[in-house]
Amino acid sequence: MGASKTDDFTNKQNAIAIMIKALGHPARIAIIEHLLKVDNCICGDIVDMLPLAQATVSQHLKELRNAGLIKGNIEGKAICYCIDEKAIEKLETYFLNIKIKLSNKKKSCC
Amino acid sequence: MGASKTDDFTNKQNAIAIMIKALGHPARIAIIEHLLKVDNCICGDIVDMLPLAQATVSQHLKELRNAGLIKGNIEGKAICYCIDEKAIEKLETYFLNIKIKLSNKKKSCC
DNA sequence: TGTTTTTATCGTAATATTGCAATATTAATT
DNA sequence: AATTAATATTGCAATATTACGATAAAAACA
Repeated sequence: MGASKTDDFTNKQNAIAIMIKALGHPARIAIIEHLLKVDNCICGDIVDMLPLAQATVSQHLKELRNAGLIKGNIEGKAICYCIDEKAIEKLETYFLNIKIKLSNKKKSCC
Repeated sequence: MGASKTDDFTNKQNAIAIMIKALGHPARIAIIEHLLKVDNCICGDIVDMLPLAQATVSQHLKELRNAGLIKGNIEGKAICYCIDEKAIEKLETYFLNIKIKLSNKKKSCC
């Protein structure tokens, strides 16, 4: 095959995997970290910060947006992209819950 | 091209992206969630829980192990896989820091 | 030793991702 | 209306991922 068998997993599992997958690339990590540094952010700004062509950056931005990690507003002839706080919260909560469950476990076999 | 331009990003960015990417698949999310439920875990157990062939599950386990998310001990003729708490903590901390930085921001343009 | 059980690896096909140049689109500006 | 600036989309080549059957490897057991 080649494609993930998403139909056989729960909606929750697929949803969190999509969000996490969108962040699983150094360029997209760099984009998020850059968005975190600046207050107002436009794409041209990001293109200058990354060692990638404008088309490639635009694609990465699209993936982040599709996964709900960032949101963009049209501001004149530029676009203002921001991190979606709710998405980050979901991710943080997800890992926090794992952490809590792990610390509550009696036995640890490894 | 096709390959990520990892050389042009920081080591930290590449490192966190590798960990996150390893979790960006519903099967691997399901594996982590299953490991969370049970105390002692062997691979055969996981194979029975997932709608995937044994070879595929083994590959996913290998990726999780390579990314440092799980660790495995040989236990008799089975292998005991467990979640690596430190890895989860790193991820949780990473997203918590983003969350904190976001809440400290004055302006939010979107 | 031979058999069974459990897990890993190999080989291969299908699909997805990555990256970029070229081009298109959109909106402000002249 | 024409021009400029900022993003997006398209098309393509290179590489990576996903999945599985077949096979190998390692260890318990008969």
